[in-house]
Amino acid sequence: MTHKERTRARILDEAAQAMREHGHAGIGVASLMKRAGLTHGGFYAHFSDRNDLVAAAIDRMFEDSASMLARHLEQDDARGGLASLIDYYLSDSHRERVAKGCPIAALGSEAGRLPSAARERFEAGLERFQAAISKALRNLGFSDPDEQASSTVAEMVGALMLARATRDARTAGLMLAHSRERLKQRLGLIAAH
Amino acid sequence: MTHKERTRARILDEAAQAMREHGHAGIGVASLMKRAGLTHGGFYAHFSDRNDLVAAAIDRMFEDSASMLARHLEQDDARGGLASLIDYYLSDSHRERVAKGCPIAALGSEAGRLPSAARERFEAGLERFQAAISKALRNLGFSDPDEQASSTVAEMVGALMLARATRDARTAGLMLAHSRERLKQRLGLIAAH
DNA sequence: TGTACATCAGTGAACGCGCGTTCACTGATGTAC
DNA sequence: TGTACATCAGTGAACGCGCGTTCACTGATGTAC
Repeated sequence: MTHKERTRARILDEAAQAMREHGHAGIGVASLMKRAGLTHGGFYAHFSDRNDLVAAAIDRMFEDSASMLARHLEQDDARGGLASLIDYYLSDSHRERVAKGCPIAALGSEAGRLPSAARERFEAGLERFQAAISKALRNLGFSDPDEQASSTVAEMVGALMLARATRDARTAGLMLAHSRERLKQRLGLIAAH
Repeated sequence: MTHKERTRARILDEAAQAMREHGHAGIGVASLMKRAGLTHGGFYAHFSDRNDLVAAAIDRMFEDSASMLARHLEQDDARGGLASLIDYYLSDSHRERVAKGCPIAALGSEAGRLPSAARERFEAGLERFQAAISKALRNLGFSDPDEQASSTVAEMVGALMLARATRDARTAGLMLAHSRERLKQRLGLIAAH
C-alpha cells in the first residue's frame, strides 16, 4: 500500500464516520480534509468530485457492516451467532456510536436523496445485509428465509433509528430491549414466555 | 383565520412537504417561499428564523400523521382499524408519497441532527405515534401494549424506509408485503398459516 | 558516495454560487370623518 | 359617498459566509549517473 493509498484510506475513514454522524450534506470537503490532517486543495488528487467521495464512503461504511456481520454469523454456533448479532445491533453501545455503526440506520431516510452513484452503493449494501441475515436463517432451517430476513432487518433498523431519535437513554434502551426480546423469541432463539 | 394566518399555513404546508421529500437541509428559505408563491424577504414576517420554521414544520407533519392514525384507529371495529392502519402504512401508495407520508420514516435518521427545537417536536410526535398504537393494542386485550407497540412501530417505520431505499418497485413492494403479513399475523389480525 | 533532476502528494489563494438574514420601501386594505 | 390617512403583508436589493472546485506552486522523495 503506497503512501497515497494510505492517505486516501484515511480520508475515506473520516468521511465514512463523519457522514454517518452528520448526514451526507453535513460534512464539507474542507472540514473533512482537516479531519484527515490535510488541506482542502489536495482532495481532488484522490476523488474526482464530492459525489465520487460520497459513493466511496458509502462502500467504506458497508465494509464495517460486513465485518460486523461476519464476526457474529461466521461461527460454529449458528443459533448463538444470530442471537449475538441481534444483541449487538440493538445494544446501547451501538446506539451511542452512530459514527462507527450501521450505515442503514444512520442514513436510511436519506438514501433516496443521495447522489445516484452513492445511492446505488447504498442499495447494494442493504441487499448484502439482508442476504447475510437470510443465509443465517436458512441455515437455521427456516423455510422462508428471505421473507423472515426482510421483516427482521426492518425491525432491527427501525428500532435502532427510533432509539437514536429518543434523547432519554433509559427510554431508548427500553425500546432496544423490547425489539431484542421480540426478535429473538420470534426467530426461536430464546424460549417463548 | 386572517390573511396572514392563511399565508403562514401555506408556507408551513410547503415546508412540511418539501422537508419530507428533500430532508431538513434540502430546502432553503428562498425556494420554499417561491413554492408558496412569495418572495424570500417576507419569510421573516412569519418565522423568527429558519430553525423556528423547521420546528413548526415538524409539528405540521405530525398533524398529518395524527389524522392518519385517527382515520384508521378511531372506528368501531378495533381489530379491523389496526389492520387497515398497517395495510395503509405499508402500502405502495404510502411508499411513493414521501412528501405527504409519515415524518418518522421520511426523517428518522436525521432526527438526531435536527436543530434542538425541531428535534424536541419530532420526539414528541414519535411518542404520540407509539402511544396511539399502544392504546389500540390495549383495546385489543394485549397485556404488554407498550412493548408490542415499540416493536410494531420499529418494524413499520423500518420497512417503509427500506422499501423507499430500494429503487425496484417490485422488490420494494415485496418488502412491504412481508412486513404487512408478519405484523398482522403476530398481532393476531389474520390467522397464522 | 555525491550531485542533478523528475515526480507528484499536498498547499493555499482565488473563483463563482447559493445560503440565511436584514431592511428600506411599496401598495393594497380598511378605518375615520 | 368621497377623501385622507394608518397599517402592515409582502418586495427585492444587498450583506457576509461557507460551500465545491480550480490551479499555480512547493518541497520531500527516489532514481540516474
